[in-house]
Amino acid sequence: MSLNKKINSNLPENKCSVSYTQRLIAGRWKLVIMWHLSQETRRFNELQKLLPGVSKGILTRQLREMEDDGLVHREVYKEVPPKVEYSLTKEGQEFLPILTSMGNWGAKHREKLEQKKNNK
Amino acid sequence: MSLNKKINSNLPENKCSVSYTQRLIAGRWKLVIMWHLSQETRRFNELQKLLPGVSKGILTRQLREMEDDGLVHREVYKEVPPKVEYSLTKEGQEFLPILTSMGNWGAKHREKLEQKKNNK
DNA sequence: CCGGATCCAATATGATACTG
DNA sequence: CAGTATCATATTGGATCCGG
Repeated sequence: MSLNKKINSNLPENKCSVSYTQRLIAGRWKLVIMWHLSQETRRFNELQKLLPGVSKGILTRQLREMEDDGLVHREVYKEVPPKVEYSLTKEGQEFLPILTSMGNWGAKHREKLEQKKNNK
Repeated sequence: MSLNKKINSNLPENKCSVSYTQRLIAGRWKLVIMWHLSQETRRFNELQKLLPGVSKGILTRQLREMEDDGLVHREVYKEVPPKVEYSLTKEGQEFLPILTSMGNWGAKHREKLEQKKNNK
């Protein structure tokens, strides 16, 4: 099948690109952040409320890393009190189909996989 | 666009499934292992050679986790010396398109993203 | 050959207090 | 409001030694 041929044809390059992509999204909250930014721009406080259990420090750090990695744009409004809005860059947006695929795959296999697990 | 509608329509379920999927593939070597199993069954020693830098202990652990998670099948041949072959389960195989997408996304954006990084 | 068990180092995450 | 700084904790990866 042509999919397999395609996978096969550029195996080593793709392997590295896969690892690269994996590193970019490795953080505990990054994919969920991307998810919440997929529909609309969000302020820092909004994100914190949407992500129960994350602390300010770690949320800040993951957002900074995503910004440094070019996935997220950070817009600072010089007001008092401060207002900062986060959104996805073009690159970030182009990752969304993969996010959707991961969600679909997980939804499809979760039940079956957890059954296997419990039968051990 | 229908893609956005689809993303929007089942946001919370998908979010959880995304996190679930993320946990399954979170290990340092798991995606690369899947990659090397995508074309053919591999023996333990083969995998170790294909993954420079991984130690036996950690390779064993990641393979066990993937087996427990239903991604990888482990076939033990009762011979002396022992022979163990690893392959992808059906669920693992169905993840391959996502792996390919991640590779393609990384290959497409890597250069651009790293330029952004260096301009900081 | 294929691991299990153990211990240690590195990294990631979380809680808390403080600040422009 | 949106952070920074610091310390504590949890998770992960790696090295080493031992066993069927």
